[in-house]
Amino acid sequence: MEQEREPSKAPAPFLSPYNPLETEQKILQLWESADYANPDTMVAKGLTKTDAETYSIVLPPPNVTGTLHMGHAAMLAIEDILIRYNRMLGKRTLWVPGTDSAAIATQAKVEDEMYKKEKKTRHDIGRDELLKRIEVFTEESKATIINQVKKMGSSLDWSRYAYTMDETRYKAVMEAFVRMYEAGLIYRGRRIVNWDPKLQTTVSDDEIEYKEQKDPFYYFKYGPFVIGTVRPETKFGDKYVVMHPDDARYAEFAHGQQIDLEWINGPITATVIKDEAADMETGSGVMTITPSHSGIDFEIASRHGLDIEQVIDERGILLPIAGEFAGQHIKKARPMIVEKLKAKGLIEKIDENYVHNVSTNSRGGGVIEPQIKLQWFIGVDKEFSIPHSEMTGIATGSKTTLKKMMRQAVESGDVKIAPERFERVYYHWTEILRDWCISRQIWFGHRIPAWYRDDETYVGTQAPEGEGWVQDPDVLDTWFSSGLWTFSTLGWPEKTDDLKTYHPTSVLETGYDILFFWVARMVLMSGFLTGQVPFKDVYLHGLVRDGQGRKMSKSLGNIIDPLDMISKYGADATRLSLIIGAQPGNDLKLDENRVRGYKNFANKVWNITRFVLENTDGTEASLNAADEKLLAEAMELAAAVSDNIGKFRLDLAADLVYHYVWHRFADEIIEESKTVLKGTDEASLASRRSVLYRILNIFLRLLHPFMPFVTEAIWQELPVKDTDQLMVAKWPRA
RNA sequence: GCACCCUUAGCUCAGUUGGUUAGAGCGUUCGAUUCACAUUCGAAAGGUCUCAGGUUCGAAUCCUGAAGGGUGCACCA
Repeated sequence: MEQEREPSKAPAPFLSPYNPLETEQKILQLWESADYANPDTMVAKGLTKTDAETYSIVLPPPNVTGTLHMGHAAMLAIEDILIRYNRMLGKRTLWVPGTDSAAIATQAKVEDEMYKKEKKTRHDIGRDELLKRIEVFTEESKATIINQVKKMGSSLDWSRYAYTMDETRYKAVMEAFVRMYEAGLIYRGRRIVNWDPKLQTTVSDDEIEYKEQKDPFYYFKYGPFVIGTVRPETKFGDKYVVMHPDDARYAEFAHGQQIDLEWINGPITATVIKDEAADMETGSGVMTITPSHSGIDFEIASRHGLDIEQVIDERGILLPIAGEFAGQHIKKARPMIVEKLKAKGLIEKIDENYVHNVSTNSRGGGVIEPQIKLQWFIGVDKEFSIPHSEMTGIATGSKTTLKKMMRQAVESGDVKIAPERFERVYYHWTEILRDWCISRQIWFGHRIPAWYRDDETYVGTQAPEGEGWVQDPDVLDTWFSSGLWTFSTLGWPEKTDDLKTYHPTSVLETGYDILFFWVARMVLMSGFLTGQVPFKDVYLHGLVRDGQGRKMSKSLGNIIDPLDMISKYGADATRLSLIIGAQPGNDLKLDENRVRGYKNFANKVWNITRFVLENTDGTEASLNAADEKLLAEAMELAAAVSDNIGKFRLDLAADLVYHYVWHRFADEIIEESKTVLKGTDEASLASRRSVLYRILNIFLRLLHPFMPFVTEAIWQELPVKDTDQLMVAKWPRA
C-alpha cells in the first residue's frame, strides 16, 4: 500500500514528472543573479583566468519590432551551445546581445498601421513626428523580443546590450562613413538604382527578389526592324536601335546611321548602335533601349555617350516625353499605348503567355522601377591603401580594393566558412558585386552625415559651422550599420578593452540566407575600418521549415511558435529539437512530435538522477575494474562530443549524449546496477555507487550546453559538486 | 543558362578516410509493469540505400551519366 512505502531517500525537489515550465523560471533567476554570462564577473570571481583564451560571439540582432520565430530559436540554441561549451572549457567567453532597428521594415510597419488607423501618411505628420512614433513602437517591442530571447536560456551578457540606433552605435556609423568617404570609398553619384515606387526609396541589389509573372510580350514594328517588349510604356524615349556588330542580317545598317520612322506619338529619327550586348539569338536580334529605366540599357548608353531621358517619375507616372499619355500611371497607360500602336498598325504580333521575372523589393513588396538618381555608393572596385591591416597577405599601407580584400580574407583562411561549400558561393558573389548603393529615402535610420550649400559638400561627424548648410535627407541602408556589428558592439571607434580582448570574434553564426547581406559586408567594413577580419569562423545554419518541408508562413498557417513550444514542452526540449537532425547548412524539418519526444528525454534525465541519488550520496570510492571501464566509456563519450562540437556538428554531438544517457546509461548500466546493488560485498557496492555518481556528473556537464535548464536544476540538488552552478563547471576532459 | 544541395524503413534523418548481417528516433503491431521513470520497458514487422553504367577482392560511401525535388546567381529586348 502507498502509505507503507519507505520514504524516498531522494531529495524532495525530484517530483514526478519533471516540470519544465516552473523549473525554467527559477533557473533563469538563478543565472541572472550570479551574472556568470558576464566574463568580467567570471574573472572577478576567479572562475576564469585573466589571461585565458578568449571566445566571443556577437548575436545576430533580431529586429526590434519582431517576435521570436523558430529561426531565432535555432540561432539562439546553436550559439548558446557554443558559448556554454567554451565557457566550460575555461575560456574567457563573451556573447554580446543586441537588437536591430531594421530601418525599412520598421518604418513601413509603422506607416502601414498609421494609414490603416488614421488614413495618414508620413508626409501628413512630418519627419520628427514619424520618428517619435517609431521610437514609441520600437521601445515597446524591444522589451518583447528581449524577454523572448531570455526564455530560450541564452547566456548572453546583457550588461553589453547594443541597439543599432543607440548612441554608441550611432557614433560608430558616423565615424565609419566619414573615414570611408575620406578614403574615397564612399562617393555620391548619379547612377541607375533600384527604385521602389511603393516605399519611395532605393534598395540594394541584394534586397531584390525576383517573382515569376505572366505578361503579354509585344513585337512592334520599329521602322525596318521588329523589337520586342513587355513594357510598352517605357518605349517613348527609345531613339536608339541596337544590334550586334557581327549580325549578318543587319550588315547593311551602319553604326550611327539615322533612320526616320513612325513611332507611338508620331515620326522620330532613330540612330543605329552596334553593341555586343545585343544577343543575336534573342528575338529579332534588335532592341531599342531605355537607358533611364534599365541597367543594361544604361550601360550601353553610357558606353556610347547617348542621351538619357527619364520617362517615368518616382511614383510611376509618365512624364511629358510620353505626349498624350503624360500624367498617367504606367499601369493604366500600358493597355492604352498598346491600343494606339495597334491602331497605327505597328504591332507585329503578341505572345500572350510570356513568363518572365519581375524584380520586387523583398522588404515590402513594391515592383522595382530602375531610375537614375543621385545617391551615395560604396565603391567596391576603387583602389585605396589600407590604413592598418592585421590580415594575412594584406600589408598595412598596401594597395587593394574592397572586393579584393573580401576575397583575400577567405582565401587566406583568416575567415573559414562552414559548411565549406559556401565559400564558393561567397567568392562568386564578390566577383559579380557592383558598387553598393547605401542611401535610402526613408526617415528612420542613421542619417547621412553630409551637408550641402550651393555647390559645396561637407562630410563630417558633426554639422559644419556657418549658415545655410542643409543636411542630406537620406538615411543609410540598414546593412551599413550591421556591417560594423562585430566591432561597434565592442565600443569602436574608441579603443576599448573589449575591442582589444574580443575582436576579431571567434564565430559568426547565422542563416545561410544572409551570407551576402551581412557576412560579406562585415568582412568589408571590418577589414577597412579595423584592419581585422570580423570573425575567424562563419557557421551557417539552415532554415527551419515545417514538418513537410514548407517554409513557415502566416498564409500557410503552419507556423510553429517557439514560445508555444517552450510553454508546452520546455526550452530544453525546444532547443534539442532544433539541434538534433539539423546538419550544418541544410534546412531542418520541425515536427511538434519531436519536441514532445525531447521533453520525455528531459524527464528521463530527471528520473535517472532520482535513481542515482536514492542509491548514493556522492561519496568517492576506489573503483573496481568493471566500474573503471564504465567510467572510461563515459570519458570516451566526452571526447567524441567535444570533437563534434569542434567541427560544428552539434547535431551529432547532441545525439551521442542523448543516446548514451538513455540507451546505455539508463537501459543498461542502471538495470545492471540494480542487481549489483543487491550484493553484499562492501567494496563492490561502494565502487558501483561512486561510479554511478561520477558518470551522472559527467553527462550532466556534457548535456548542459544542449539542455541547460534541466541539467542546472539537477546540479542544484547534487550533494557533492565543485561549483555552485553547472554553467561554470569544468568540461570533462581526460 | 550556370552553380550548389537533397534523394537510405511509412515519416524525419545518422551512416566521418570504401570493409562483416545498413542504423536511430517517431509511427505501427504484440507483450510487460507494486521496481527511478506509463513522459516507461521488452520485442517484432518494415530497405532494389532514386535509376543506369564504371572503378575495386569489396560500393549507401569513389567516378560518369540520367531522373525527381529544392536553393542561389545570371538572363529577362
